[in-house]
Amino acid sequence: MLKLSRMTDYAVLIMAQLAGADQAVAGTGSFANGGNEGMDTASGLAERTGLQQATVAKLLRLLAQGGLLTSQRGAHGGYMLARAPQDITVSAIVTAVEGPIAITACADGHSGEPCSLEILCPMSHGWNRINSAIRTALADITLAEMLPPAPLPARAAPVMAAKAGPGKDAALAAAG
Amino acid sequence: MLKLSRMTDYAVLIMAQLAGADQAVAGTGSFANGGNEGMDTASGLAERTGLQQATVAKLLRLLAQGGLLTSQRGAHGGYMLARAPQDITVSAIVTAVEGPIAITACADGHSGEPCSLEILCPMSHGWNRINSAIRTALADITLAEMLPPAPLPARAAPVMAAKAGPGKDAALAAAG
DNA sequence: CCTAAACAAGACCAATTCGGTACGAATTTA
DNA sequence: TAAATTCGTACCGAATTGGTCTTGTTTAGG
Ligand code: SF4
Ligand code: SF4
Repeated sequence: MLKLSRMTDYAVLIMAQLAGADQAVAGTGSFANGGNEGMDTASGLAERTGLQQATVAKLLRLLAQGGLLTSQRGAHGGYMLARAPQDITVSAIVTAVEGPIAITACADGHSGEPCSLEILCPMSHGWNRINSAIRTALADITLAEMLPPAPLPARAAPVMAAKAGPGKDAALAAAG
Repeated sequence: MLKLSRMTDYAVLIMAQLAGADQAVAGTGSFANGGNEGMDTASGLAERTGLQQATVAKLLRLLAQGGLLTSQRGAHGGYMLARAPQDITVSAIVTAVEGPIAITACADGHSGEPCSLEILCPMSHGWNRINSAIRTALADITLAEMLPPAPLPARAAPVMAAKAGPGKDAALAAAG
């Protein structure tokens, strides 16, 4: 369906949550950790998004590796945005989680075995056009634009049903 | 990687081949079947693209169901383009093979369980913007634009390595 | 009528990828 | 030292994908 993976969607959601909290703290200043402003822990983010802690942690690590977040280890550690929300493009988030954006094997910088004989394939040029158009679309929207004009409510309801395998539905339980 | 499935890529390649043959026949008129102009069989297409016959057949059926091709059953049957190449968008091909284009579960016309509580998710609007941008990009390029200005050579070399499971590399062998 | 050529439809299977979990190690603060 | 927290990686089950196969159905032609 030409859809991005669920993980990527989660990642953007987490980033949005992070950015929202960032805005919120400017007003309230109330945080779980001892005053480390704009710093969120994986557990806290997990609770606020309704996702599993481990999953959130994995994503956060990935995003930090991509340079989108700065991390602080140890007690009272956590993550915070590396740049202002309006300087973080959706493209950057997607790339951090799923790797370079390439609609076909031939488009983009040939990371991973390109389909052989692409030199003869008449379509590579067309695909490249499409590919860069998509990349532009993704790069044109920043995290700030993904947020609603008003900051998120401090206690957002859990989003995304977990569809947890064996009969468990943690997210719904948390919501109820 | 935000890539479209290999099948989709195959589909476009097949369509291009069909369109190329269409152009070619205007000049040469030489065809394997008994003069059924612009009509190609699955086997013929498979041979010219270097893909497996069964795979090509499946794709052709899919494309026909999507209304992009017309099919003629029985002896001397085959497929031909339903419309002129410049009236077939890449978007149409992608949609025919992978279903509606929806970058997230919430974007697009909610086919298949949308992620619960999307009403509360602050990002649906942003995703919709991106989604329609991508759809526009795909819809802006037609099959005709994917082809090179000159018609394909009648006997194109096989494209796309099959990566056939146990150590076989048919395409490379054919190329060498 | 009979056969061959071709599409139609779906079942089926192996391989990969995806979503999610678990555990141990490193690092920082108290 | 103890607690909190990230880091890294390995792992597993399930879903998806890529590809094959089998069994019709339709048409042309002898
Ligand atoms: S070279 Fe052609 S066939 Fe190969 S991935 Fe690119 S577009 Fe597809
Ligand atoms: S509603 Fe939000 S969390 Fe759910 S799919 Fe859409 S963007 Fe992702």
